Amino acid sequence: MQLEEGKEKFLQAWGTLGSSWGINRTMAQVHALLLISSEAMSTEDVMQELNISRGNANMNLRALIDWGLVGKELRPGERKEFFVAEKDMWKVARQVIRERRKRELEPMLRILEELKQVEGAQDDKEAEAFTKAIQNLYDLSSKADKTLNTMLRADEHWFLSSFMKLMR
Amino acid sequence: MQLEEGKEKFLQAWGTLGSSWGINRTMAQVHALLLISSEAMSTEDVMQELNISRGNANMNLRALIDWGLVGKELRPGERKEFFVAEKDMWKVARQVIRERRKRELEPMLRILEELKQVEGAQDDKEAEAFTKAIQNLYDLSSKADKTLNTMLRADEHWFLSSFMKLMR
DNA sequence: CAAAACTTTCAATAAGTATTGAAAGTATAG
DNA sequence: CTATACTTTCAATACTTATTGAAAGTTTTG
Repeated sequence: MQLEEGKEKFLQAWGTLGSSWGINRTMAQVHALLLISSEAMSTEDVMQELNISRGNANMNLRALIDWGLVGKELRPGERKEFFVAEKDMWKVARQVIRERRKRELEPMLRILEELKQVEGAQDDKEAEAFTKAIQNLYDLSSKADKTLNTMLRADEHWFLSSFMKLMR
Repeated sequence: MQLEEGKEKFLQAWGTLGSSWGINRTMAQVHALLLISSEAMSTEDVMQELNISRGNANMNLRALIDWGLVGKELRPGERKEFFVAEKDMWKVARQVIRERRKRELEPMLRILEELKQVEGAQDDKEAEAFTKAIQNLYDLSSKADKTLNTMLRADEHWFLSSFMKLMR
């Protein structure tokens, strides 16, 4: 397979995968583009490669920076900004986990804590089922939260070796 | 907080969380509804509780069955079908992992294997960056795949205790 | 077999999201 | 200060995805 065809396929696949994880297609494609690029790219470069508008390119680059997956690179003498993606996929995965934990898991835990307080009559089956489900979910979420937290705090080596142990 | 308010909040929260994981809001809400319900529910029950159409209810219940998160319950003498959700959240999590691995991780690995074959001139920086990124991603994905596979094959006890170890 | 009780399908449409592009904003250079 | 070289914003619009509801399909019952 030739390089151009390969790039095209990768952009496509990464975009599709992104969609099924709640990440918009274009954002995932911009990410893919930067991941496989040997050089930092300008907004114009991204616009050209993906055939998207300036506004779209700008907004998705911004979002990627927000997620901590892409960084700005300033070149002396050049006015425009260039963008580079973190290339180490372990770091990428860790960063995505870190962000999703903060954005989704933690808020969910706060809500579940509230919901554990629901009052119900003593023998109300409905109330009992609700409380039980919430408690079960809370227990799982908080275990997951603690585990992720430990993983993320530990240094890369620790993370890797634990992961290796887990897989035998 | 009263039961009704709690239910409402939970349906809302679970729906929102679903959306950010690429699961449609209604499907997540139907799941939430069954999770907290003490009894199996009919299509009509679901329609009423969530104010959705018959077609919508049917299609999302079907999708949940497809994901292995909900089962049918047939009652002797009754013609209509009733639906129950798996209530054990560990099992739910394992099932979601199992399905996503099959639906997303495995196809992605097949694509990455193809893309590792991309040909490029010896000193082509572009080609080199591409190959390196793909290889890196492949390595991570296949480690993840093996780990998940091991986790899922092992029995529940093993899974739980490994998980516990991981979190200290 | 016909009627009743359900479930499924699907074309039309509504609702939700992403994209565009031009205008406004900002920073640097001269 | 003004012109230039960018970046950001946002209302309009295009595109995608979800939902409806009535019709068609299926299964059970009498």
